[in-house]
Amino acid sequence: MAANRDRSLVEWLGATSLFDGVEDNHLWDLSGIAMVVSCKRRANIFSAGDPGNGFYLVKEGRVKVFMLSPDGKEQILHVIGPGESFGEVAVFAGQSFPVHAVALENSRLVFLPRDDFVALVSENPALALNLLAALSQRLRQFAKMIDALSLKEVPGRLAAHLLYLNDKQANGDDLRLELSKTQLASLLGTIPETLSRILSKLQRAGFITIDGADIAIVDRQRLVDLAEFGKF
Amino acid sequence: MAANRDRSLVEWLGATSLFDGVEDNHLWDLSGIAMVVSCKRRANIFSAGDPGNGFYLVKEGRVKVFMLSPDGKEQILHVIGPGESFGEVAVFAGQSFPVHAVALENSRLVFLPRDDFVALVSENPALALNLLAALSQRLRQFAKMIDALSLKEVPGRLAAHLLYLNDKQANGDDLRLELSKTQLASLLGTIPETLSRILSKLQRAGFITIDGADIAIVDRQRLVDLAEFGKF
DNA sequence: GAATATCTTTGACTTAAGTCAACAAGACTG
DNA sequence: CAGTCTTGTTGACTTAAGTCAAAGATATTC
Repeated sequence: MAANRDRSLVEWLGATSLFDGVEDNHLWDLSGIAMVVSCKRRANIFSAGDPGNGFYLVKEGRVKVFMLSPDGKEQILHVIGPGESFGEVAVFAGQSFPVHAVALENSRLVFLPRDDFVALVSENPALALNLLAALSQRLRQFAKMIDALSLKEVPGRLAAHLLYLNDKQANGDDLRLELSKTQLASLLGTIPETLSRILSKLQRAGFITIDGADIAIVDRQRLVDLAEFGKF
Repeated sequence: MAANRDRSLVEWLGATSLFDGVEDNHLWDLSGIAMVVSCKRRANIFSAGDPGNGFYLVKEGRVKVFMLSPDGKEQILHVIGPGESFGEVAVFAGQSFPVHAVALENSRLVFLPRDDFVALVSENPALALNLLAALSQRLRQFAKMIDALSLKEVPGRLAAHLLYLNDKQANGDDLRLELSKTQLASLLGTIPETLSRILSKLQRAGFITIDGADIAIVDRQRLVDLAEFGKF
């Protein structure tokens, strides 16, 4: 972990959505307080309750952010990929992380320490507005997740996820799961057995075909209805 | 609805947590763009999908913010009381409201139009930091809610809510429900029948005693365990 | 590449919580 | 104060999804 001040980091920061449009001199300041950290697959980045002295951007790899029940079951809140950030909440409220973060792959992260970062935000309203947009975006996602968990059944949540991946990957009617089925179950708020059964059920009912992590949408209309209405 | 610029509004704004610590001249600016709106119990304030041209503070009364499933079931995300704000998300991301808002009581709201407000935020980093804190706080709440919905059963969610009210109201072992039981069910992600049954069950099992909306905690330790572990 | 660990699927069973229906109790309204 | 409307409670029933267990299939790593 070492303070960093090179041109490539500045450029990379400027390309993230969090710092999109931030002026070059402020990007330079940011790179001055940033530290690049490496971590191995499965490495713990922080746990709920840990003091939050800063937040992270993912440079390479992927990180899962999740809650853990006392008996060890996890609910993934989201999966953070390159260019995205996590842990900001502890910077601006509460001082400690409310969630756990673990690397899903060998990753390189950029750490931004709280005090230095807050000082920069205080001098740069454009930066503040970007952050407000990012947190607002995340609130939207969380609201959708609460909606799905309480108002839709597992098949509906799965259908919505498949359509999301299909849209994101823009590859005709095909899509590929980006998480192991166990992790996907945790993201959808269920368990692997249930996910497995519902995937087969969707295949049997002619919504999709499954080949490992590769899925093809066969009947998009019915999948959309399922995602929307939430019931099988 | 009329633009407002009086001393009492300025003082009131300065007393909200959102604008706590904001300098007087900026509070004055805020009051200059604010409009005070009245609305009746059950009045719709906005619906999901409506263009979000600003956000609201509650001056008097209470507002529920909720999601609606296609078949009409609602999930309350939170209940906003005096001094609290809602609808900011649409100001900083997405341009439209992702949720519905309805007045639970006859209320007076302060509306802050987006463009004017963003202009003020751009000139006032302290204001921006307050907003970042508010949104971060809400993300924490939402994360807790996702955790509860996916990892805890209804008795656990109810126990946590009772302890929250008891703590907030600071009245010995007594507490009073602040929502109708139907609305509370919607906040806890369940239905009135289930809530009713579980309240009786908790009473029969000696956790609490119930008298309408007034509840007394009889066995705090077991209630805490239930809230924490999430299972009856 | 054998050995171990992890992930996935399927079956049989249990259970929390939703549905439907009826009724009782409050609470507004005219 | 009667009458309607909304809210709360209880019972009988259904069902989605979790648990437990076992076997098979992939990955990892030494």
